[in-house]
Amino acid sequence: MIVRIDFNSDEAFYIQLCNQIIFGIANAEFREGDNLPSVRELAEDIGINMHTVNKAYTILKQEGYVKLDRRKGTVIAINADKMKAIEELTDDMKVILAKAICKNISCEEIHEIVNKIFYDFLSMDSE
Amino acid sequence: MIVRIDFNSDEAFYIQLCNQIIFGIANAEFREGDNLPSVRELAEDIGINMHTVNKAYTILKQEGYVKLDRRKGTVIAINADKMKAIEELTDDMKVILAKAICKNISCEEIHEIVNKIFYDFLSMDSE
DNA sequence: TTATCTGTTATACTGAATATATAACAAATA
DNA sequence: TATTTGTTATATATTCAGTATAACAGATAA
Repeated sequence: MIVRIDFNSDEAFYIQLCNQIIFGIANAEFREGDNLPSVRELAEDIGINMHTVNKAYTILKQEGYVKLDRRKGTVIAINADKMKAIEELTDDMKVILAKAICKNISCEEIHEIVNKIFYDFLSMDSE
Repeated sequence: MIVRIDFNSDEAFYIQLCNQIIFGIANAEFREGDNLPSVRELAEDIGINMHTVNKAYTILKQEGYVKLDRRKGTVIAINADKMKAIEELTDDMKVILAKAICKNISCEEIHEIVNKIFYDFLSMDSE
């Protein structure tokens, strides 16, 4: 998987990194048990500091996307605490749906967008 | 409308303030033309600095939720650039849906959550 | 055993963002 | 005229983001 950092983005590098790896898991470029590059290797590849990569990995671990395997390094391991995931999803969703309502976007339009994003992620699954 | 700041949150005060005002517009506590408290008054009320409130108002203005009325101060005024709103919504939605897919939340479950949030916002409309 | 690789931790530094404080300005209002 | 509006200018303290160098323990491969 190719990870790219947008150095002009206002989003922190470690957040960009977390999100891209989460995208990679969602579209099955990364699967359970796959190992991520080492913090030093990935840092070298994308041109950022080792500690910034380490910070991203630490957050992914805390949030249940990866775990440490002493033999393989950092590997994909989903801890699907669905209750907690739904709570966080709902909180995040409230903010963006409030914005959508303000901007006169309908419930039906939201559903269409959700369907399209879901389809895009899952259709990459089989490639 | 009662605005509260969570001083223990890791979210910046000005972000909390923006989101709460957006919530207020979404559930029709604030309507087109209503005026917000002055930056000094609101700052005094919720116990934060005037410039932090001003920062929130400035962002709300840039993002098309309020405008300046020299007679009434800052008033609710939605600039519904729907194209732009949908683009931003889609970007934000991708991140949270990727997380949802990782945590085995189904497309149907997402739709249910969207419906519930929409219903909650719009049912406050008539109160 | 030795050398290397893994994540991790400690320390230190720079720059940017956040939040506060005091002060002043022009335009509008009472 | 005095007050209120948003706005702008400084200044300061704190935290966050990112980098840099270094070291550590556990696992692995020579």
